[in-house]
Amino acid sequence: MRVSRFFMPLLRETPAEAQIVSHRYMLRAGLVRQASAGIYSWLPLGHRVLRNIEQIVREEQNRAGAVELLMPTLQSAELWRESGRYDVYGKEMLRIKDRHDRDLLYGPTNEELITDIFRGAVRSYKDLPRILYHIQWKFRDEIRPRFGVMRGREFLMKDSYSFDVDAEGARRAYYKMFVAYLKTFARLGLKSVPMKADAGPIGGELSHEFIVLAETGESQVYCHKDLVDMPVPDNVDFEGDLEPYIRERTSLYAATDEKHDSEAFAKIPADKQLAARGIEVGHIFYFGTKYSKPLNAKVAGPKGDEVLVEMGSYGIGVSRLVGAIIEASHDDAGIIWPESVAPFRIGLISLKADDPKTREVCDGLYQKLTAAGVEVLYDDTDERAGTKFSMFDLIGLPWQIIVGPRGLANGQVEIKNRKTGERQNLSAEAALNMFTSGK
RNA sequence: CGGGGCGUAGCGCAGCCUGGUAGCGCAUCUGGUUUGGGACCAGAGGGCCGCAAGUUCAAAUCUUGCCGCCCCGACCA
Repeated sequence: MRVSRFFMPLLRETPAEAQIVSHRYMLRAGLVRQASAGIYSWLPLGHRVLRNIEQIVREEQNRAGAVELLMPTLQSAELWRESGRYDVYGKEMLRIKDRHDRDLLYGPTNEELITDIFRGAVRSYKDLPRILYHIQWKFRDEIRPRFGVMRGREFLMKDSYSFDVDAEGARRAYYKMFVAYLKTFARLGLKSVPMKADAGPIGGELSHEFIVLAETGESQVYCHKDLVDMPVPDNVDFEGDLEPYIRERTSLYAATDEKHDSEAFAKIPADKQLAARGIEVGHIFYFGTKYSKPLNAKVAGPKGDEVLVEMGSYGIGVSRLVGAIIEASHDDAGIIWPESVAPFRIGLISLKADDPKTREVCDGLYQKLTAAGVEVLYDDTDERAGTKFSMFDLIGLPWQIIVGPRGLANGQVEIKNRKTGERQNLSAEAALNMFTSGK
């Protein structure tokens, strides 16, 4: 993509409403624009990041054996009356009436709907287990939206729902999602720590929050230090025994403020105690028959008896993750995207767009990199060098290829790593090679 | 929802107290000089001063109501 044709409105100054760093950078780098309180338009750069995150989440769900579908944003109130939550949910739920005066709602979550789909389609225990998920926009009419996309009212969420014939099966599903989450967040360049959590209004017994440590996090969290850098399970057989992975992590103390037990925390060796701020990026629940019972979701069991299905639900805040990643990865100059989610891998910076030699080398690099499937944002505008450097540091692409007459006089272009600040000079061919080989 | 604050050019702000018909910086456009870390000079365009009503000869400024947004708290992926 050429900057001259892209749509990337950058802000030199920080809008007054943005308080935390991720919100400031998201506005300045042209990732989002606020439409109204807690509701955002995703501009091209932000949209690319959102899609990249979504795709990683999807791949890890699929790998764990979950099956994707898509449910609507608007739901009928009837189902919610059936589960008893229509009156319980409170003002967070946006209620709407259609032209026939029927009650609708903009889904804050999808337990009812998925259970309805399930009960209408599944009759036998032989159809179990299943984990279904979708990635869809949700709306929760938060009393006070804040921190940009981190606590919006409208947000993109991946939510999975597991169906099993018994509690033992449900536990296996829970473990699958637990491990899938560890892998997902690691691929997003985040260090996540699962913490014992409150099941909240969704209800249930087994529940963990996945927390990303960040100074500006909303929640106060406490955990054993070893959890932070614990290696993520590799080559996982999701049909095998996952319990060791879970035990490894749940045997060490980790809890959010609400569940914090200061006595248990005090038993951790002093040098291993970690009290920090964190951002909740995922939440998993096992809630048994809480919804299958009122909605009468039953299957025929092996002995011909009817059994209520055991369920769990598993959420990841996809749009929140954009903010969380920035909170965890930035510096004074701007965002530092992990390669896995970066909107482009490389920023190709032409320092002198009207210099024939510079343009020739840039055009060549752009063409060859693009042809090789490398995503490049090519700044072919005639902005001043300093402006371009600042812009590219702000938008945080992992790599910059800097091309100007001065370097070309020695037959060289410069490569800068945004994260480390490391620079190297090499020929254009070598630079091309560096990004196209092994890809 | 309780408490606090703010709505003036695309962004950041001044002007409001003490009414006289709008200004600064950045951005944008034109011309020139510059050109490897957010250049300089000269000029130009851009505003129902959040909306409505009221007071007044006269309202960005005073009064009332409404709307929007932000911050702190209780609540949450």
